[in-house]
Amino acid sequence: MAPDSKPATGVDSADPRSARHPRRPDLSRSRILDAAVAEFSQKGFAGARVDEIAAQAQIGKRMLYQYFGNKGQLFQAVIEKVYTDIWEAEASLDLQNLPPRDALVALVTFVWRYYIAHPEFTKLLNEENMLGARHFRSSKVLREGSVKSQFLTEQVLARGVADGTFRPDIDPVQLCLTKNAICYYYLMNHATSSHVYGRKLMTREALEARLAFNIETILAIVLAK
Amino acid sequence: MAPDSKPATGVDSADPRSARHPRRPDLSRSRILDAAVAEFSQKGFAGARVDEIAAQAQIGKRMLYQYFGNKGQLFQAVIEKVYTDIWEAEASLDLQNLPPRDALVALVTFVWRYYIAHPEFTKLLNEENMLGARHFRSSKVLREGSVKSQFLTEQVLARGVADGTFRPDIDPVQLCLTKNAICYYYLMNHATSSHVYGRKLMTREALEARLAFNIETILAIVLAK
DNA sequence: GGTATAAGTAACTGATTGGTCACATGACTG
DNA sequence: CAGTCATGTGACCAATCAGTTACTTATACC
Repeated sequence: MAPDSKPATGVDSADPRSARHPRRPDLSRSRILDAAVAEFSQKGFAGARVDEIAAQAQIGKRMLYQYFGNKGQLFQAVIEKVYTDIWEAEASLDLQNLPPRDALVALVTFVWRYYIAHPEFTKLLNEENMLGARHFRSSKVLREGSVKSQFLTEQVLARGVADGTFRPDIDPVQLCLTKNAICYYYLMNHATSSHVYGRKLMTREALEARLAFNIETILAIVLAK
Repeated sequence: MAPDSKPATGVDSADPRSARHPRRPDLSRSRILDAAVAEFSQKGFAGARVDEIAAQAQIGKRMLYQYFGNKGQLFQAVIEKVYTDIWEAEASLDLQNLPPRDALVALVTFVWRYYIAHPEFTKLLNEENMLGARHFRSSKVLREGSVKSQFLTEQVLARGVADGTFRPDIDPVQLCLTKNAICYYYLMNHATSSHVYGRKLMTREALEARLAFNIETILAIVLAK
């Protein structure tokens, strides 16, 4: 056991004071990034503190600036990470083997559960929009990755139209936006909403009820009469 | 004409240097509040600068603190203002004279147009949620006002159920949340979304198309088969 | 018209914060 | 095994910012 307060995180985590300098550049980099995701998502860009990120990553501020340049570029790296993460998860859904209706339900369910499991994504998406999508725009990775993200919904919708389960006149972009919206808004604004509607919104039952309602909503939109 | 750079804004706007101090307490207060709404909505709570608010209100920082106490209380006043504003506008809709279906369409249309006309509302709602609805909770005005806000949708829904146009099993809270969500998300996150979907989302045509889609969505949810 | 007081200003302060510097150390290379 | 450079540390700096103080001026009241 470590003699003092050091909680011994990670694999070997040599105490930086006694057995100095573990020397793990890429691990340090990813620790900084993880800490930055947490800090930025909790406090927003302006509210986030670089020192706090460095402390959370158990690293000197110096290295943070060495790896990421400045606060803004670090934020950009954070945005890139969370977007590529969700796109990767989305891509591994393997919807082709499901009938269109089930595939669409799976897509809604995925977004819902992902937003719940990764509240930092919605928070950061939100913050990035407050900043006018500045970092999104200037990121090559994101510009390229975004192309194939919408492709998923488009494919499912097209298959459903082809076999007659879905209406032929649905704009996939509108559908996708609505799918994200009904998940995002509920989770993002539950704090005020729970007061406005006088109801607990984040209990397990409430979350399941909302998922069911959202699935119903999406199906109501696309299902042929 | 004023001899120097002072642009002489407002009704009499005596130059503070020569014909000093117009002495308008309540007007000063409302000017501070307006400036605060703009500043907080554009930059968030942490990003907003008290000095900037004071400058924008053309007033010394001193008065700002005299009237509102501190930055946090000023933010609370801002939240109270924008919420009471939207509730007031909503209440003046006079939906009772419309058949349920039209009333619901009017409700969706109202939210859509209000969010477009008052982007500061969505931004501030968002910010308040990032802060855990702290100010909302501690505001008597808001706790009381929120009660009758949901009443509107409930009434319309109940009337529609009574006359058979609407399904009887719709949860008004879920419906209300969805109605707000599909308007809010589109307008709030258009910056990133326009890149993800490679489409202009804020043109006049795009906005009208979205409103039409949103109305369709809400009707698809509630309309009896 | 004179005086008390609210409305207003400008300069200041203590604390915070993004960013940098001088310097230490350990791993890899020849 | 010696030199070198990436990895890392803690102290430091200049700027910013929320909040305050000392002081000035217009209005209201008598």
